[in-house]
Amino acid sequence: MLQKNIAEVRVFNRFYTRVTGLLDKYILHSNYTLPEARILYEIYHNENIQAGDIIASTGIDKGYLSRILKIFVAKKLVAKKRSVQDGRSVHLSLTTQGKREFEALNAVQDEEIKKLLEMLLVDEREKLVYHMAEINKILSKTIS
Amino acid sequence: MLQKNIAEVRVFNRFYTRVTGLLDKYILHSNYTLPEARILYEIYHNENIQAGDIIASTGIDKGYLSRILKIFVAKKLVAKKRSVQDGRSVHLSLTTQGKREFEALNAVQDEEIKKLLEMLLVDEREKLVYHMAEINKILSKTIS
DNA sequence: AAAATTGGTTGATTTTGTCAACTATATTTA
DNA sequence: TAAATATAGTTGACAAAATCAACCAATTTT
Repeated sequence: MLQKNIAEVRVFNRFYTRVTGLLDKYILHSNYTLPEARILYEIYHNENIQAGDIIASTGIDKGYLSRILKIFVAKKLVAKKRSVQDGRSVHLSLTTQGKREFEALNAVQDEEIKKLLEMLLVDEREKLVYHMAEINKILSKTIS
Repeated sequence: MLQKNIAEVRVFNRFYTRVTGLLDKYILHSNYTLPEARILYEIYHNENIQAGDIIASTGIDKGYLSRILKIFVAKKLVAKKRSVQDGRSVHLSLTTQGKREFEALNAVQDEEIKKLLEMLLVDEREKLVYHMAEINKILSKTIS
């Protein structure tokens, strides 16, 4: 039985990887790459976050992150503020323009999912999100 | 309502990306990349499949696929056989060594999912795969 | 048989990710 | 408190992964 469950999970993984892959394509249509979008997401949701925190939550290499942040600062999307308590670290925040950009990016992603959902009947959409929520519940204890 | 559904799907996507990310880590520990593993999978399960079929089922770029196949042929994991009916296309198959490699890789991946499932109660596992299968059913008409 | 299509390959380039060396602060410890 | 060690982030050099468009050769269409 366990063996069968494993196979079923793998079928789903393969399938869902394709779905998210298709959705990710559209982020790439925007001016941001996937890791860039993720970094904006982190800063948007955690005002004054530090680079180290982003590394911890995303697993992105620190050198790579440093470069992306440099680009964002140059584009005036992100502001760096040296910490007063610890002169080595910097606090990151989105500028007004950065927030605007992130929100626009976010809207694009919403739009893509909207297109997907619109291929479904209202009833199917409700079922879809129900099953998703159940999976979250079941698996949440495994990934912590 | 649609707006709420969109948000729910995005919550799931973020969540599940983390789950698969954890699982993928172990493939990367092996000698194969994610797309490579996927390609071996396709050939293993579809003896004499053509490149075009792999493109259709995985969405991998054809140039990229061509290169990976070239490496696999060089490593003697995959054999190419020009089609007699259509001289443009080639039929792909795994060599004995290729099959052995795939099976080993497969075992590692199964093992990882097994670890995950073993954190759950039997009842939860059944529910998990049920919800996954339902999502597959609902979404299958949107992709492809 | 010329034109268009199809299956696959190749070259050029971009994106993504890694590693190690380095600067500057900050903390520990002798 | 000076010297050693650790930490936060930067930079350079590079490798791997992925994409794009031009291309070749066999096949089909007209």
